[in-house]
Amino acid sequence: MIKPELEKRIKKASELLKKKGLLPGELNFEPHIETPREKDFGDYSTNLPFILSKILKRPPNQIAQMIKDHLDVEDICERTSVAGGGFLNFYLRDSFLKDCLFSLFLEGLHRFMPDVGKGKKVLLEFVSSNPTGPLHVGHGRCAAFGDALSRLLKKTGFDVTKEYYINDAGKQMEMLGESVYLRLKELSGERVDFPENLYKGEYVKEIAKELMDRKVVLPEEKSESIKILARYASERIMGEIKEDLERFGVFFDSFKKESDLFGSGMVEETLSFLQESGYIYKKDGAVWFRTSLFENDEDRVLVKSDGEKTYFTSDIAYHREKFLRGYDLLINVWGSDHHGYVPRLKAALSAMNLDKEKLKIILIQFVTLLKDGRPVGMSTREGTYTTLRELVDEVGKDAARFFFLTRKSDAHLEFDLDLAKKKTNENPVYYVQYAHARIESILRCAKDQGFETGFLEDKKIEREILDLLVLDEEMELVKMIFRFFDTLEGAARNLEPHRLTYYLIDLAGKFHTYYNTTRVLQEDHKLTRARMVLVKTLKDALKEGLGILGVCAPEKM
RNA sequence: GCGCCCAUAGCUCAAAUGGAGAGAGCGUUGGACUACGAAUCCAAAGGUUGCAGGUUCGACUCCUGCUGGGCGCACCA
Repeated sequence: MIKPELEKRIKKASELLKKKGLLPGELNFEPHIETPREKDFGDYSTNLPFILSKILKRPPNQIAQMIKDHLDVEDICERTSVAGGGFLNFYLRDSFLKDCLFSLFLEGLHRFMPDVGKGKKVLLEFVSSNPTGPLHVGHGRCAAFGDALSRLLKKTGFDVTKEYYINDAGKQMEMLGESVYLRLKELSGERVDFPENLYKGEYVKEIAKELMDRKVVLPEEKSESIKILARYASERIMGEIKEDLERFGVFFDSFKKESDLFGSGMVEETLSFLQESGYIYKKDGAVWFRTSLFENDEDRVLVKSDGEKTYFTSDIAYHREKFLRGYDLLINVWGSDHHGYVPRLKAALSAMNLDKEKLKIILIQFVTLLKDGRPVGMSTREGTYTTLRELVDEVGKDAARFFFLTRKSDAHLEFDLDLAKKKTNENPVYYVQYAHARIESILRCAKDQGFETGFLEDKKIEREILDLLVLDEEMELVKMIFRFFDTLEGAARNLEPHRLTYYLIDLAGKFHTYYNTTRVLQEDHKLTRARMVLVKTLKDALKEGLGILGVCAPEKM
């Protein structure tokens, strides 16, 4: 609410300058406002003069001065300055900051959330792990990321649908069925050579055992058995996956099955659509798609010579179907090992005349688990923490989610299990949660010690009381609270939830410092009330921020 | 061989669509609890941002070429 206000004022100044003929009338720009690293450079600043300098071919500091002279910010800024060769810096008035704090306290955070999305409809697809095995830690990172992103976008004006795409068709299902089939044979005493390429995980044995215990009778025909077993196993595994996700705090609005795309004729329809467009040819008994026409990629097979369709084919159908559902933006969160697949899909969209710019693919890099300072094997071996379930059991949902969101997505993540488990100051999750719990504690104490706290609920308090906040630290805190909105805006715009993580650590830190130097509960009850408004608002920001990350804000720890 | 991603303090990482003297946490050293929770705070030390060029008023950020690491290059999904 501060940044937008400054933007408005700058625009007003530029309109004025246009009227006077000092700026070209057709000039259009977004004033880019940032918060300088150095306190001396003001609370906010803009590099607009540098940008205009190129267009107007005049020195930036001249332009800065010109804008400065036409700014009407008397009421909100103590002063403005031109510095660093052309930066325009804004120094906010304490009284304005207190006005803002007061509104925020009265009306709550939600009234001031930046509207980045403007109601845009977004389909956010993430995790989409194949129902052939349990979720592992890598999926956990995708889940934490996707879910946090969905919450972030919802808060900033997007209309978000979370979707999980279930690959329950194709060869892998057959392989899963066969894996169970062989384990069943094993259980009934037969000797089997279990092939390398099948699913060797323990969970397959468990499913087989379950079927054995229930004395399930299979048809004579092996291929029939495999079909039945595949369907049973994948549904069973999908159930487990959903359970794991729910325990991780991740809920989907929609589960889309690959098999339904075949069932509804979407795959066939898409195939003939491509055929009509003429981007398809036959070679060696297979049907090929001219990927190379659109992207720097090789041509790919859509229908194999045995008549089976490839994964690529149903995936094209899936994305076409997504476009037809009428979203403004599609976001796919994929493991980085799928990066080679991106041009292929984009090529398909181009071929179908769909706007590939509407599809954003976010690649999530791998996770390495560290235990005792050494990497833990990521294969499904015994005793290694590879599944998401094991991770959550080990370190808890909050720590896991927070840790996953401490890196930008395109960087590898080292997950230190021992650190995540520590309930000490070394662990950033607790650092932030502790700040929240501490404020709760202050407010509890206030009640216990007979301070008046009703105003926190009924908001019956006068603006004047905030004038008692005179410490520099207090004004710093207020500014920091308002950076919450700037952070959300930047995070949403760039699809980077990790920015919020760092902001929260920062905000918590500023509070802890304040806490150690300044008592909230004072003899002076008016001052106490003013400080309670400050810390209560700060607490709301912490809670809201943690909530977006999917982490609890505990009242006690 | 071709392509994508990464490289920042001893370690793990930030740096806000190219902005002002590159910041945190951990670890190290030294300090702060008879007042709201010490899961906290304060201070110090720690850097040629992998290397070499280029673009720019300005580069960790963009471009080119190297080096090192991860991943991908199926009629698998």
